[in-house]
Amino acid sequence: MRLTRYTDYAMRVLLHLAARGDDGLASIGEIAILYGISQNHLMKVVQDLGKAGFVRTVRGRGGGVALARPADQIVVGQVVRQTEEGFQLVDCAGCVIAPACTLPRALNEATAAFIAVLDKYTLEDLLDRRHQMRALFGITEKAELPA
Amino acid sequence: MRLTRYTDYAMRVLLHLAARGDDGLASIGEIAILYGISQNHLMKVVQDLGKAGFVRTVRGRGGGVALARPADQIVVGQVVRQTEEGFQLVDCAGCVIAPACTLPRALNEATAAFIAVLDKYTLEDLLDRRHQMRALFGITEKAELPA
DNA sequence: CTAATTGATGCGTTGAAAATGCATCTATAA
DNA sequence: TTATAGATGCATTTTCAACGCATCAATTAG
Repeated sequence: MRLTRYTDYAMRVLLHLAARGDDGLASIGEIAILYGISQNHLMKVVQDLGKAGFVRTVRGRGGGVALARPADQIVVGQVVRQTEEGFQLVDCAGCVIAPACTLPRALNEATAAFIAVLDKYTLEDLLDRRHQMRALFGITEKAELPA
Repeated sequence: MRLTRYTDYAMRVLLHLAARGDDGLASIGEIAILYGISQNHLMKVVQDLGKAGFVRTVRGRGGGVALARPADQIVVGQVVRQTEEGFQLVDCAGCVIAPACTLPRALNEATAAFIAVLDKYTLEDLLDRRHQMRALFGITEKAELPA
């Protein structure tokens, strides 16, 4: 059982934007380089996130991507639901016992439990090591000047 | 998110054997034809189930497969754990933020919740339509003779 | 108005893993 | 001794995610 990289990348983008905070827009190319992944693929992920309302995208020079809402208002489960299409874990089409089989019911219940856990977390919750993550992203902290 | 057919087939075999009950051994070839699936592939699935102790296999003429224990002692979650290798939903190798990322933790928690649901069910629980399933398998019921 | 930058989109290609086929061996019963 | 049925390793096919590429659209700098 695995999630697609598509979902993985979606979360990476969101985490990056969340850790970044209000430091303006980030470009897709920049994020792709950061993670060492395909810009083309990432483009489609971001586009999807945009249509779903998780991020806002700005075209043209100086454009880029940013969270559409505060990190504490973006629920992980919602993101996964969006990017991981179809949670039908088995394909009953053509199975002779389908009419009498209750396995799908159990699997659906299990899937619901899976998502329910992810619905407990927001991006903000995943940022408890925010400073460390910002450092990994190469985001420099503003120096705390003495008053 | 999907399960492999490998797991799907494993469950189909077990359900068949469970519905069959004590009517002797079933051959892998027979089961493969019943579901219209690859006998070669099914062979490996059954072999795996045998090594894991869910079924007992008998070689040679008149051989076949049967449940190793009563259906109410075979837990669905255990089967899935056996057949679905690796529940690591994402691949963090090479991800720059891995040291600070708590996403895997949330995913592991979600996966645990998933399996926990399947651990509530045994094969017997999935057989509440046992008669209907037996009919779909083409297993004829013994006539209930009046006393 | 033009050029440069950045996202949007459709389509073709690649690659990795699952699924399947095949050949051969082993065990058991008639 | 032969026929049947599982055991096992290796090769092949299939499938789908992942990725590349070409082109268009939007926005800004000059």
